[in-house]
Amino acid sequence: MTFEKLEKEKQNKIINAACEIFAKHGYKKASMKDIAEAAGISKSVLFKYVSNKENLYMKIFRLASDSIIEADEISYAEEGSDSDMFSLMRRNAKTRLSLFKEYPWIYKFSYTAAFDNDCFVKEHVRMELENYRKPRFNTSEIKSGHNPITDGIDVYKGLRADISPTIAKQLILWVSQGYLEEKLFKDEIDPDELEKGFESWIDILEILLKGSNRSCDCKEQKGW
Amino acid sequence: MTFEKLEKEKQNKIINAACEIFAKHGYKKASMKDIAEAAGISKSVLFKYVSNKENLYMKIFRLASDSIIEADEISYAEEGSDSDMFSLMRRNAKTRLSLFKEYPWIYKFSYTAAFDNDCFVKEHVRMELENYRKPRFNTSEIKSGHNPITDGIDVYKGLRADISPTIAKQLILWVSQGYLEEKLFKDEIDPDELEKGFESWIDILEILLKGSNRSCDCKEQKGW
DNA sequence: ATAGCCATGACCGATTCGGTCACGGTTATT
DNA sequence: AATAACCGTGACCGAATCGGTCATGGCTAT
Repeated sequence: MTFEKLEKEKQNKIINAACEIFAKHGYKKASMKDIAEAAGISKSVLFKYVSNKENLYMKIFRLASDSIIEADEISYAEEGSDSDMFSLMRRNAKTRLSLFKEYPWIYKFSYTAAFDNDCFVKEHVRMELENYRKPRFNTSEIKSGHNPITDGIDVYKGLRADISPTIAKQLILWVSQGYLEEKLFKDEIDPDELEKGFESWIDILEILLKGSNRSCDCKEQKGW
Repeated sequence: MTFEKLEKEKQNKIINAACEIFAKHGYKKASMKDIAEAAGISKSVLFKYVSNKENLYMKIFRLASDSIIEADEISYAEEGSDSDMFSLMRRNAKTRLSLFKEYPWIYKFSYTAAFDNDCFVKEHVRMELENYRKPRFNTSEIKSGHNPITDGIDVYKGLRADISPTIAKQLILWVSQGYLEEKLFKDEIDPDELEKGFESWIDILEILLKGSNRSCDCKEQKGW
C-alpha cells in the first residue's frame, strides 16, 4: 500500500523515474503519467503508493538533499585522514559516485529544484531548507565563519601558490558536473568505466592544481 | 505579417523567449503561451508571425546552429593569427561571448535540441543536420582526417607536456559551460562583468595548461 | 469456494494545448 | 472627413492532457 513498504528495488525504480522526469521538465510540466511510464508501472498504482504529486515531489526532494548532505558529510568528516584538499576531493568523489550509481539523476534534480519557478516548489523547498535542513549547522558556527564541513581541512595544503582554493573548488565542481552530466544521457552506464573515467579526471585535476613543493617530477604524457 | 519583416529588436525578443522556453522544457512541454508571455506579446500575434509551433522551433534551431557554427568558424579561420590553442581559445571566447550576449539561451537550446526525445525534433533535427549542415565539410575532407576548423592550428604548441590536447579542450569546454550556465539564472547580466569574469577564467586555464615552450611539429598526431 | 490483495485500463471533471477569429484602435492615403 | 489597410488583443474552438479515482479481473491464501 504505502511507498515505504515496497521492496527496495521497486522504490528505487520510482525514485529514479521521478528524479529524471522532475529534473528534465520541472515540477509543473512533469506529469505523473510520464513518471509512471519511466518507472515501468501504471499511473493508477503510482498514485496508490504516493497519494499525490506534491507528496511525491517532497519525498524525492527530502531524499535527494538528505543523501547529498550525508554523502558530503561522510567524506568530509572522516577522522584521521589526510587534511589536504586533494585527499578530501578523492574521498568525496567516491561517495558522490556511489550515490550517482544508485540515483543517477539525483544531483540534476537537486540542482533544478533550487531554481524551479513553480510556487509550490518555491514555498515548500524554501520552508524545508530553512526549518529543517539548517539546524545541522547552527547559527553560531555560521556567524563565526566556521563550517563543520570545511573546518577539518587545510585548503592551502598542497595547492599551487598561484591558484586560490576558491578557484580550485570551482574547477573541481565544474569538472565533476561536466563529467557526470555527460553520462546522464548515455542509455546504459558501465560502473567500472564510470569510476575509472572519474578517477583519471581527478588525477588530471591533481596534476594541474598541485603545488610545486610536492611533485615536481614532470610526468610524461599519459595514455590519453 | 511575417517574422522576417519585424524590427530586429522584436525579433530578438521572440528568439530569446523561444530559446529559453524550449531549452528549459523541451519541444513538447514548451507551450506557445509561455513563449508569448516571455516575449511580452500576445499568443495570437505570435502565431501571426511564425504560423505554428513546428516552424518556430525549426526557425530557432536553424538560427542557433548557424550562429554557433559561424561564430566558431570566424574565430578559427582568422588568417595571420597565432596558431596555438590558447590564442585560438581567446579568439573563440570572444565570439562565443558576443553571441551569448545577444542570445543568452542559444547554447543551452542547441544542447537540449540534440537530446530532445520528441519524434518531430528527432526526425527534423537529424534530417537538417545530415542534409543541410554537413556540406560545409565535404566528405573528402572528413575522410582524409582534415578538418577546416582545426587544420590551421597546432594543438600541441604551448601546451604542457603531461596534458593531451583532448583533455585540455574538454577542460576548456566544461569551464566555459559552467561559467555561462551560472549566468543564465541571474536576473540581469552586466556585460562588462560577464566579459571580465570570463577572461579571468581563461587566464586561469592558461596558467594551468601552459607548458614550457617546446617546438612541436608532430603532424602525424591529429584530432582533438 | 471465497475472501483479500493488487495492478490495470477506462474514466472523471478541469485545465491546457495549438491555433483561429471577430473586433477595436491606429495610421496612411485619399 | 472618410476610408482603407494594418496590427494587436481577448475570447474562443475542439482536442489533448492534466491530477486523481474506481470498477474490474487475475492471483493467492485460506
